[in-house]
Amino acid sequence: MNEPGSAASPKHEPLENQPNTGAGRGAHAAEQELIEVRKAKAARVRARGENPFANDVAGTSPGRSELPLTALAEVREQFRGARGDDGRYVSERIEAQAFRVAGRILFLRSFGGMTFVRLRDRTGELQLVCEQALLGSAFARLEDLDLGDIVEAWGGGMATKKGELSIGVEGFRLLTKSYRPLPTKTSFTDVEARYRQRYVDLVANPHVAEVFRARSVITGAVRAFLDAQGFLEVETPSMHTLIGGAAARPFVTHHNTLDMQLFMRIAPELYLKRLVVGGFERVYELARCYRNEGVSTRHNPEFTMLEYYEAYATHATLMDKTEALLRHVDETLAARMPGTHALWMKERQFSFESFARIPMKEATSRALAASGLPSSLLDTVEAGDAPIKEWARESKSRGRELDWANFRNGMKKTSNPGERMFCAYEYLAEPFLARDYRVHDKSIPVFITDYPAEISPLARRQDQDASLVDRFELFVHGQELCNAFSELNDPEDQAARFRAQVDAKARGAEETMDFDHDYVRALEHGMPPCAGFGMGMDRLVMMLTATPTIRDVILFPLLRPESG
RNA sequence: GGGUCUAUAGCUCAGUCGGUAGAGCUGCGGGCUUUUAACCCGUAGGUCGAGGGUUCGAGUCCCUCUGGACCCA
Repeated sequence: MNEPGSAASPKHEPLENQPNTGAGRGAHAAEQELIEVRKAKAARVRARGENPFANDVAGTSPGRSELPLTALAEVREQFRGARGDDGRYVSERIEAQAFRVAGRILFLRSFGGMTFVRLRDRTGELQLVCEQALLGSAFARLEDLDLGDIVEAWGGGMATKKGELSIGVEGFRLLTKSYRPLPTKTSFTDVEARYRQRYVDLVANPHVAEVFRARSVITGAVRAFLDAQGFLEVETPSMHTLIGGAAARPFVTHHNTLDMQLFMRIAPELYLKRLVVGGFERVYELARCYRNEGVSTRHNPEFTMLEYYEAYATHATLMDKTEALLRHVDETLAARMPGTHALWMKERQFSFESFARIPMKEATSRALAASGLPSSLLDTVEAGDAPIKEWARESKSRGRELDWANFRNGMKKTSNPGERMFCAYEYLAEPFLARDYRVHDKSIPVFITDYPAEISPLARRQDQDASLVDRFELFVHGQELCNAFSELNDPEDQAARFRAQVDAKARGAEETMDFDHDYVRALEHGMPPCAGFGMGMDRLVMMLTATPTIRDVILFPLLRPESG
């Protein structure tokens, strides 16, 4: 092996003669070859007495560099004033200051006696300039580096002729050999591969990583908003013995030693309200929930929901608070990620400029009017599905296509006036919310209020009209984001609602709750009047980052197992 | 659950009427001291998702299956 410090610039053995173990077998022979080449380079590093998987970067070392490790963005920050009017860095303005940095190699460009290396760490990117004149014999060790390798380097700040801030490398070292090649600059777009190998996706597609940084900021902003108002964050069970808190089919699991069937939670609601009974009058949970339903652009079987409960509040209080929460979160995002946020703002089709508040019945009447149908027809909804065919004929040429077929099917499944009212709203009004409620060229969020009691088994009836409950859902650009209501705390009414759910299940309904005796017992101890709020965190992230599919805001969305 | 599209080199993609499997990038060898997807010369790399069928001959046409994407339920 080459003597360190020898004057010559030693060339290595050509790698094509390296043993090719494992290659030539299977469908991935070509890929295996790429890996073997990189393993051979690692072996060369080992032979030189270095560790291709070193972990002694922390602290300083007289042998390498006595400089502390500096984040790439921090280096950039140090030379903030070294830019000319055109934004390029000017050599003369860069003070002679040395840094030690570490990161992953994104680009390597070699020009014989000079090599440019693009490095990325958690904070940003920075270029390394390796000159043979400066590095001497160590320059040849660049041959051991590949795209994707993780290295450390030290040297002084400098600007290239093209005005790019760089580090003029005085020494460098491989820290971690990357055996597998990263996707090339032509990008990594195969959607399945991106989800299966998110670690590659995050490196190859920086905008993907931005969405997940945003997710962290958004979650933090939600916590900060609630914490500032005296809410207590708690963690309640995610394995339940009963199905409750939402209308959804659960995943079933089993405890071995207790020989007990358990359900993965579909909502934390009933536990959180037990805590309100217990005196935690402001309580919230960012709860991972599991629902055994289809996978789609908008649904992943596990997702994260914020639920909070506030004693002495009503659903009306929570509407104001929802507007404040969403604006707070978005402002935090704008402050923390200004550049990216500006791009997302342009892509968003909605605005938080104002919010609409419409009772469900009125929203349906309005939508009927917009469809050119008389709102009086709404009253005959209760007569069953007879008038629907008539409407269907009349709606054809109105440029506002209604899904009559499914509306009719939905209507047939209803068994009471409340369900019919909801069904009418769902097919006549909800699909047009983004179109009907707008300011300037953006849609505005719409609170739909006054839900029927029959479809809200945990919500408090209105004092004026017992057929309705004090509930709202918030729709942002037509997508449901929040669901909130004044909570039912009358234990007898609650018991009756549970019985109705159990009866519905006996009749064959799939998405119903079980009778939760302990929850009723809790209410019998007295739950202060309160209101509760739920919001899909995944959907919030989708909206704020203008991401159309839920799988692009979930790091590891559920996929079928990889075949072969 | 229904419909549409899709699967070719490590990555991104061509492949016409059914007639020898192609390019760029990556890799490897060489050149090059200011690149920004560097460039130039050379070279390697394929069970064309799996199985069946039609045909003298299938990446291409047909069927089944599998994975995935999108739209609808």
